[in-house]
Amino acid sequence: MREDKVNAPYHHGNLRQALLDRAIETLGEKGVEGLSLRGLARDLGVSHAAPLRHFATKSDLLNAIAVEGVGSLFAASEAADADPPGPARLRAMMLAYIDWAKDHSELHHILRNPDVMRHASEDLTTLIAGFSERWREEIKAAQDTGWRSNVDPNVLFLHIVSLTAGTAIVTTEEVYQRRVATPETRSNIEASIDLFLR
Amino acid sequence: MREDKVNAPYHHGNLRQALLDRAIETLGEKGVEGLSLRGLARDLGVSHAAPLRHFATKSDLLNAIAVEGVGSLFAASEAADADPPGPARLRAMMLAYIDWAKDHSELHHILRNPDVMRHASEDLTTLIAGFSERWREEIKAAQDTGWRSNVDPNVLFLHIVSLTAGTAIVTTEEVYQRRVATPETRSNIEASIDLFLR
DNA sequence: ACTCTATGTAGACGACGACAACATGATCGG
DNA sequence: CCGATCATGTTGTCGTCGTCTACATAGAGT
Repeated sequence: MREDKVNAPYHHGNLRQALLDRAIETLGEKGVEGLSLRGLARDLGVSHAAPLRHFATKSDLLNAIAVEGVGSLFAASEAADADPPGPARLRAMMLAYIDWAKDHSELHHILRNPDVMRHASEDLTTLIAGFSERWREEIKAAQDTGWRSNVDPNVLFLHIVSLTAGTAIVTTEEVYQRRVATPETRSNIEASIDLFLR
Repeated sequence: MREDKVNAPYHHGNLRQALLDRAIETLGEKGVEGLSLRGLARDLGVSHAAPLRHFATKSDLLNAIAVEGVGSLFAASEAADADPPGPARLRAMMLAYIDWAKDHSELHHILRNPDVMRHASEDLTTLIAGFSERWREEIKAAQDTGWRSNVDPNVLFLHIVSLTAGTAIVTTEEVYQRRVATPETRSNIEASIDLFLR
């Protein structure tokens, strides 16, 4: 029951996913304020109210995109498991986050949008909490190897999350980027991270 | 020609500033998507089109708010001049930024809103560039005192800006805050900063 | 075959951003 | 002191949007 392609399984098509995909494209082109449920319906050739069957409100749509975003970020972070627990894995996780933010800037934007997070669903906040927990555990594991074991775990957590999120934003956001980043950004990013990881 | 108060100089009142003030209040309550020119007009008892005389578009209004925000941030940063150039002043600048973000979260949100920055005016980007330049200079001055003088200035700049902006965001944003911050946040922030400044 | 439910459509309503035509009152040159 | 000019505010309008309601249609399960 899934021999052909993956699409066209229903009434008109797999509208829900089509909406999500097209929405993410549109976000990249015109931003949140340029995204409209009616516009999406138009793009996909369905009636103006069709999207409401899948996302009752625009907030719901953005929320679903954010959920997809966290999932994607989670997946990207798993590559760090190749490194052994400790500073090396933390380094890999930080770089994975920063690279992901650059490669999925639309999703990254949505996840940082106050108006989206203001209406975050229970699912979304739970996912984010899980991601956060993952970092806490890895930091603890690193400290257990002796790395910076004398530092308050809460302080270490704050520092690492701030540095990682901050680097992702600064190197991704156009306004910062124009004035902050230098051509050889990626090697500078590694150097900056290593300034802390030693 | 300016003896009395500063306000009520015209037709109905000092509408432009009233719009800005009320808009910032509304942003704190309902966010960007909850802000409307017509709503502001209603709140201030003027006709629905009156705001257009001062801000031709909603983007213009947000841009003006962002300009005011950078100005406020600039002012708050000047307190750091009390410390001598070097790591101490950098520390003061970083903490001033983070404290400002907490005390003016609406302005901080606007300055980090991709949809606002997408339409940033020449004035705004120039202001931000000036602020950025200020940091570069202070970092250079600190290095001239011998502090981390062997580190590439670009890397140092990236690191400090990322850490500062990241800390401000992580400790300000509700979603992060709920999962990242601990009760004694402010002292943890100082400890986190000092982890780098030594 | 019949029903139930998931999905899509058609139409309506109020709010909004934006524009144009018009009104009013302050300012300034004479 | 007066009339022109321009900044400011108002009324009316248009197209778009989010959202709701009533209705249509197609699969799934009995």
